[in-house]
Amino acid sequence: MAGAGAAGGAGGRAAGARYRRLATELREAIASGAYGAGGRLPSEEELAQQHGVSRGTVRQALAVLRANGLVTSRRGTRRVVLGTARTQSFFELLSFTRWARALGEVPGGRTIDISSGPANPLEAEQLGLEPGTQIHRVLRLRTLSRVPIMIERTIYPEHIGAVIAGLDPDAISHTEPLADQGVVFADAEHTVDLVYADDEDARLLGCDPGSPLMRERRRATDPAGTPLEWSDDRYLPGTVSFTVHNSAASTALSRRRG
Amino acid sequence: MAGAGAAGGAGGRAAGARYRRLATELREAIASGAYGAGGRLPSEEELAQQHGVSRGTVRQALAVLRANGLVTSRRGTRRVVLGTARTQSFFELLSFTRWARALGEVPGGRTIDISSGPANPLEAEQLGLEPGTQIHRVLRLRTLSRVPIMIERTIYPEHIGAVIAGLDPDAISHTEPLADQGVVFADAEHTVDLVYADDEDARLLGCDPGSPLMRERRRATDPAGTPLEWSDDRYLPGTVSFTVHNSAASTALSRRRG
DNA sequence: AAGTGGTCTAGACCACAGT
DNA sequence: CTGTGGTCTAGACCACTTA
Repeated sequence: MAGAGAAGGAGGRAAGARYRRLATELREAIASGAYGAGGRLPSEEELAQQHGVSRGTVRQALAVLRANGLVTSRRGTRRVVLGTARTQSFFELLSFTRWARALGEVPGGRTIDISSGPANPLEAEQLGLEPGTQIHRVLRLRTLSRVPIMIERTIYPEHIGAVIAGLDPDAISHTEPLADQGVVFADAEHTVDLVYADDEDARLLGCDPGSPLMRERRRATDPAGTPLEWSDDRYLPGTVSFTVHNSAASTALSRRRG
Repeated sequence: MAGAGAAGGAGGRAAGARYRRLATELREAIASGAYGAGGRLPSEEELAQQHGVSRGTVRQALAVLRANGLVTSRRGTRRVVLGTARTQSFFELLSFTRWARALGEVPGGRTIDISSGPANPLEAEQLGLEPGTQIHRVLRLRTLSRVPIMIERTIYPEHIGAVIAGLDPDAISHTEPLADQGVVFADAEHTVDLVYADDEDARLLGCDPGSPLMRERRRATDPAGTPLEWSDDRYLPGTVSFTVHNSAASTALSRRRG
């Protein structure tokens, strides 16, 4: 047992936790069709022996795949492969640039306006600060292969905004430099709804004022739960959709009025 | 240790797994402000002793709260309360009726059309069946406190549709009778985007043809991964929004083109 | 240096599916 | 009845945060 504990460190040295590497291996095996479409996975016991780990570690790995909707999980029968969908990393959801690259398209961005000043009550609440605290605001037009598809209004607390303000004005990605600076994004909450373009939206996106847009509001926090950014992104119709997988066991989705 | 195993059954007798009950207790404690807003939870060891369970069980319970975005989770420090948001059950996401009741509003529904016939290729794919297989189709207008807000087009495989077809035409809920019949919903995939009302949408919702609607397409499956229903729901603007919480550890959300 | 959560092991019994 | 996943326990060591 003691030796086992050591594996926690020894196994983790190479590339993160053992169960994460195992999850990646299994995901790749599934994607390669090793178990067939709709096929069955080996039992937990078999996987444990094959990979030289305990059943507990196998279960941790499988829990990841289940949360991603890749496999079923029920008592009595082996897990069944549901899909081979490539998993989108958490970071790809935060970074427009990373997302675009994963799509094989060329991300672009033009900074329309960048400023700093005291937070109004609404902004303060989004970032969990006291009204009047200094914040940074960025307004950018985002393009995919040169075509405008989204307008992004983001606010950052002082310490984050300082990094953003120091970037090349033509920098395509703002999120990546932050990560390089050691800023760790841990959680995010996304709310999707429908709004109508105001004059500024319309001018920048090249649509008519009052025309419908898909809005995604997002709040990202660090591991301590401290807000790192708050953003209001508006997409032209037909350019994007959002998909969520959920189950009785893990429900991260909710439907709200208005 | 053997006695411990017995707790798996003994503890579970009352109302499901021990860790689920513990998760519920903790959620209520948080909601009641027992730990304060932004306060810290007791350590895992303390919780284990207080509730007479092992640390592993405490961790399972906390994992549930974390997935719901209620608490943080990081090495070195105690968990911090992020919010007290009432958790929406998985079932509330599937059932318009349950959702409406939870909001304190009066759900209503008028069945516009119900029919059965062979699945076309598209429908067959949604339900994972062979084209030509018999399916059931239901078109319903949904209201909240008498006001129309959504138009719902759902298809069911034969064995499910048979139950639906046998219901009172004025039945408000279709999902609940299914649950009563022993149909178990285990997983769902929701895709949200923006579409324009066709003539039928417009006539039923009382909006203009071509006006924007928020669309949620949903596929629900049983524990074995077999599709139970596929639905295309279209909401009037301003009546609904969807919120997702995700983290680096569990990413069930994805953004897609078009 | 102490405290806390993250990871891993080993073993046990139970609930459920399938034969 | 047998196999498989679900739940729970007990114990260990590590990585990280905080004082």
